[in-house]
Amino acid sequence: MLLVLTERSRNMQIATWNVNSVRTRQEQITDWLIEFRPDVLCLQETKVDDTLFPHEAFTEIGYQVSFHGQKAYNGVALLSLHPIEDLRTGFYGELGKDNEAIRLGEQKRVISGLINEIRVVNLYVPNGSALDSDKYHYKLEWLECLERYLRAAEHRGEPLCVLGDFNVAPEDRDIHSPERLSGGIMASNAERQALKNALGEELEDVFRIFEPDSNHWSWWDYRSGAWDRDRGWRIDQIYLSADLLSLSKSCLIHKKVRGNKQPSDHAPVVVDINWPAEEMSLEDDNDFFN
DNA sequence: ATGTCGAAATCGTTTCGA
Repeated sequence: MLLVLTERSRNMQIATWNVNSVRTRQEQITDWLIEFRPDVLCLQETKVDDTLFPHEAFTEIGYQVSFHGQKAYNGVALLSLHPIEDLRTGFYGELGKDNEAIRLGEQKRVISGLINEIRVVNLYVPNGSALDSDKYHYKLEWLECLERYLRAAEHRGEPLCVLGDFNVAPEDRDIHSPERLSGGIMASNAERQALKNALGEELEDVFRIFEPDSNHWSWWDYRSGAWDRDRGWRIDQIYLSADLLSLSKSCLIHKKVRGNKQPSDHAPVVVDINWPAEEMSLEDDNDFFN
């Protein structure tokens, strides 16, 4: 049988999903990939050491896989239909032998790759726990380091897509009860300002280009019946540089997935960019036999 | 604020982190 390579040209779809354990959610992830077939899916909270990452589940359905993880906590991964080039992990990936980059890179929260000439930066920002916690201080330090990391990444001039679980609701319209929650953890002025500083002048939250209203959430706490009461937060975001922003067609939250049996507490967020993406596939060359 | 999860060790219940 003779096979030929064919190219399917289409837009580029890039997604982010905090899956709260890649092993527990493996089947839900592959089901979702088969249904929507995004070009890129960025995972957070994979919660698995690199030696145990279930890469075959994804390579079997056509995705290339890069991961940066650890036992039990954190962990990020890139799944892509296209080659992942110039892989960079941790803050070290941009900042090199910088004391802060090394110290704040011990928790596995950062992975980036060049995919179809777009720099995709996948982040799992620390949660911070509570305003009076050491973890909150760590979160603010981490965001300051991210600021230097992103300026270094921007320096190369690649189209930039920075996405993930930011554990910050950027504005009051991104939380279900601002009168009660604004100013608290994930919604404090210091966190919001630190995130703004990290993003800089150019990167913009693409969801807000299409949707100005509140009541759109990406995360619902497992506790207190938050899902049943639709008490959510929009803490998963996709930020684009100006060149990609002007080509973006939609940004959607796949809320339905949060209603799965044994769901992650987060839903996927997907951006569709009018950027040529060619999926290489093998097909029978029927003409040859005619 | 915490009514639930997932992972790991203290192993079948508790602790931590979210």
